[in-house]
Amino acid sequence: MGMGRPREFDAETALDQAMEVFWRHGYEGATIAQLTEAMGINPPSLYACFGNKEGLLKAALDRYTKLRNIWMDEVVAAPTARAVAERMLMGIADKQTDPANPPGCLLVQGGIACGTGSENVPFELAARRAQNEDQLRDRFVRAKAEGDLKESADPAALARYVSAVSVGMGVMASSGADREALRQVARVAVQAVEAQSSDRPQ
Amino acid sequence: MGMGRPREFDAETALDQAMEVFWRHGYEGATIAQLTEAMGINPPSLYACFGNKEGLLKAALDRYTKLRNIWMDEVVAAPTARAVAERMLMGIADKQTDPANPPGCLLVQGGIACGTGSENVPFELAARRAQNEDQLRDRFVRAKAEGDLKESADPAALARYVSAVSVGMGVMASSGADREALRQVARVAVQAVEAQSSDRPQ
DNA sequence: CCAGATATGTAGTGTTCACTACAGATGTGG
DNA sequence: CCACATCTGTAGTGAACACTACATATCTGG
Repeated sequence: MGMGRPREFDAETALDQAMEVFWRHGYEGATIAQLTEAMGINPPSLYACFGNKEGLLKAALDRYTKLRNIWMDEVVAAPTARAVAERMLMGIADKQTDPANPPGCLLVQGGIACGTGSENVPFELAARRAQNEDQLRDRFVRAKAEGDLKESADPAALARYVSAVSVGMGVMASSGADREALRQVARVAVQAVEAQSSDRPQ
Repeated sequence: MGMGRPREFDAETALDQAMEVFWRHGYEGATIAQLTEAMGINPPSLYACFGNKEGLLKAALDRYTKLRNIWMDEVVAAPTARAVAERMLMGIADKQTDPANPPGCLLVQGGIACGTGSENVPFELAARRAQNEDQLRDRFVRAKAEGDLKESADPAALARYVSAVSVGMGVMASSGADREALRQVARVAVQAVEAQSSDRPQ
């Protein structure tokens, strides 16, 4: 029994193109015709490889979060809670206005509200945003244990806060805010984390 | 020349129902069938009264922002920049988790990314969000003039920041965050405004 | 009571959507 | 070279979509 005809396209390259379409138009706004054209393949190839439209989205999200997690590891490696927040929010300001990508964040642009039949797309995105929040929370728990955050600080609340600001910046970016506007937001936002930081050095 | 048969439904009541459908499913996710059923009318009545689906959305947005502006006037009436931010963000935490409405904010849920043919829906929402940001900025300009905000404070940046946090909270609410989670975010967020506030009393 | 005007309900219209049947192409194992 | 398995391109499929034609109903002004 042979292995069959080999696939003529590279799945990861095709996913990058699909990611861009979902990013720009959202899950429901992206059509199979747009996706297949961007991916350089025909519908049967798409369905053979990814199952259906939602399967394609999940694969694109997997790829997106994989790259993003590498960056988040660098973010939480910053020495203090304040530095973590600053590195994250300033980095997001840059990433969300990177001309190489559509503006904003796929985990927001993908779909906040969806119609009947796509109800779990927003859940899927929210679950992936929650992963980043959890990672931030763990980092802030450590910061508190290290005396970097005040005794009165709530690491979970801080993580939720930074996550919320990130999302808000993503929406702003997608509606035309430029890099400097997002950086302004980031700089202000960091001050709330600073307010929860211990006064003693380091 | 007579006036013709009078309309049998109340336009504002119908708009409230349409608003809820757009709020829950987004512009593209909401179907004419869902809208007409919720409004208790048939398609020809909808088109005669609102033109088309986008006209209906704009009418719903007008009604939404009209109610919201009344509340925003109360918000900016707070005595200090810090109090304005607190009243706004804590109020948003409550409003966005009010069981009488769908979670989140119509100006976000309505549609952040849209497909071909609905490209200006996100712009329409962004323009209305910008109105609130402008109102906040004006208030913060005044706060700085009154010495309530530090000389180093940037009113426009602060307004953008509060607006971004509001949007982020809306997305969180729509993906299941409860009222207390949003209040936590609001309380942290206010501290950044506090950090820009003058130390002298009042 | 009639003419003009506008609203309503029924029942569609054409278009676009996600998805697929099928035939031919291209590989592997024997 | 052949049986088998998988991919590819063409050309659709039924369903759902936004929107509307049309006959009828209900009002005003004269």
